[in-house]
Amino acid sequence: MALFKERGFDQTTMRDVSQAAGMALGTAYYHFPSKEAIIAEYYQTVQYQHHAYVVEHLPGIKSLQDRLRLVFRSKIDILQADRKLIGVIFRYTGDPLHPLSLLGEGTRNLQLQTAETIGLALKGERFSREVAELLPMALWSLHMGTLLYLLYDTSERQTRTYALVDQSLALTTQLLGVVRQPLLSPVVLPILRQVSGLLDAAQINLIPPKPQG
Amino acid sequence: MALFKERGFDQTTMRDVSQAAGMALGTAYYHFPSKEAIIAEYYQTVQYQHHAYVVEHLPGIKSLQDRLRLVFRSKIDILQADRKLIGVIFRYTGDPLHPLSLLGEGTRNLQLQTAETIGLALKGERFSREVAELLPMALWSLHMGTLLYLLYDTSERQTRTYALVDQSLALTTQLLGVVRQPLLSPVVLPILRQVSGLLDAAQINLIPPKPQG
DNA sequence: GTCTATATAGCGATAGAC
DNA sequence: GTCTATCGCTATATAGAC
Repeated sequence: MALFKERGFDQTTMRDVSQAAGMALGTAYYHFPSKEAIIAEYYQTVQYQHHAYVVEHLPGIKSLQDRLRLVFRSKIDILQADRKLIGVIFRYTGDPLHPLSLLGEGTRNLQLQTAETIGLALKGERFSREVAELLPMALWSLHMGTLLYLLYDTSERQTRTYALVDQSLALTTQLLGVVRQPLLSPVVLPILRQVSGLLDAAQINLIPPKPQG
Repeated sequence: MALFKERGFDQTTMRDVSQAAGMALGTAYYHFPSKEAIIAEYYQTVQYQHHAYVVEHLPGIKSLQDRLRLVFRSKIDILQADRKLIGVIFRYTGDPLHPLSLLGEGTRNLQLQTAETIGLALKGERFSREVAELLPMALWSLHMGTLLYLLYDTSERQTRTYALVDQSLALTTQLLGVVRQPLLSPVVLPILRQVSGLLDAAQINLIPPKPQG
């Protein structure tokens, strides 16, 4: 991982890795069946790190916007140092069957874990059924978007990404405020219904579809 | 290209390509400096094809929603047969500096051309300044999203993707209808301002930033 | 300019002996 | 678990025919 973070994924060969680890090439492949398998472990490590941070620091924060900000900003904090590696986690998105595709079945568990971590910021909030159904997926998508932006962000210390996060969450809470206004429901409800219909038609859902038993 | 569409990009070697083209390996590399260069041409071909189709079939369609539908559906029509190749065009998105990254500088011209083709559906429509500024990028993003969905769509003849397109555009026109209601402007305007502020802060803009001269 | 033929380097991954 | 040897691949380079 140190080599990957330093030189980048493509510029580091398995021969480099095996040499740095003081073993032969074949031995390295014994421990990690492929170069990508090393990245797969990295996925999980980041998720665990993020979850632990959120669980520790979230309690006590009053406003929804601040809680969301903590969750989103801390994820950026973790990944910022490894910016060169974020690209790798996006590269398999073009191959649905690849086990490391961020949108594929192979990372389904990771998706759910990430959504759960983000969902911790919503604890105690009350939303209408429609919003409660849409929100986890919307926030997960926003989170993925910020990571993609981080990857392309060349500003110093990635200040633009943090600005994007803050502004996005301001917009999010603003929209949630509008949605909660009962006076507007004749306008808002049809829109929410349309969104639900859209997700239904496309069979998009982050919530696990088939609970066992 | 026929080989790529048939077996997939990774499963086809330059030796296969050169053999199928009846030439030596070196000759193939003479024409295309890399395997990816073949894909780069494919990018452009698809865009030209789409643009030509839209220009020919758009006139005469009255409603905005139907015009958008024509633009979005025809793009899916073109790419549907080459579904295995759509993955390739997304694979470089994880590498901002790669000339084939769909979000990178290297494909800037293609982005603008695509946005322009989509924008043909808006001709004659009147929007407020705020909406007019946001719409091209929003539609371009939606278009990219539908392509990503197409890539993951395993439904027969990709009917789910077409359903997604229709529902997304229904939602889009519904939202545009709401935005045009002058009565709602106290609610809508702050949201639009927030969105504009967001894009400003993140320095996201599809419109070319520095016009020459 | 266009093409063939061949050689080489470095890569990810695998097979099989120890 | 560890190693060496090897495979097939992309990519590059070169020398020369037409």
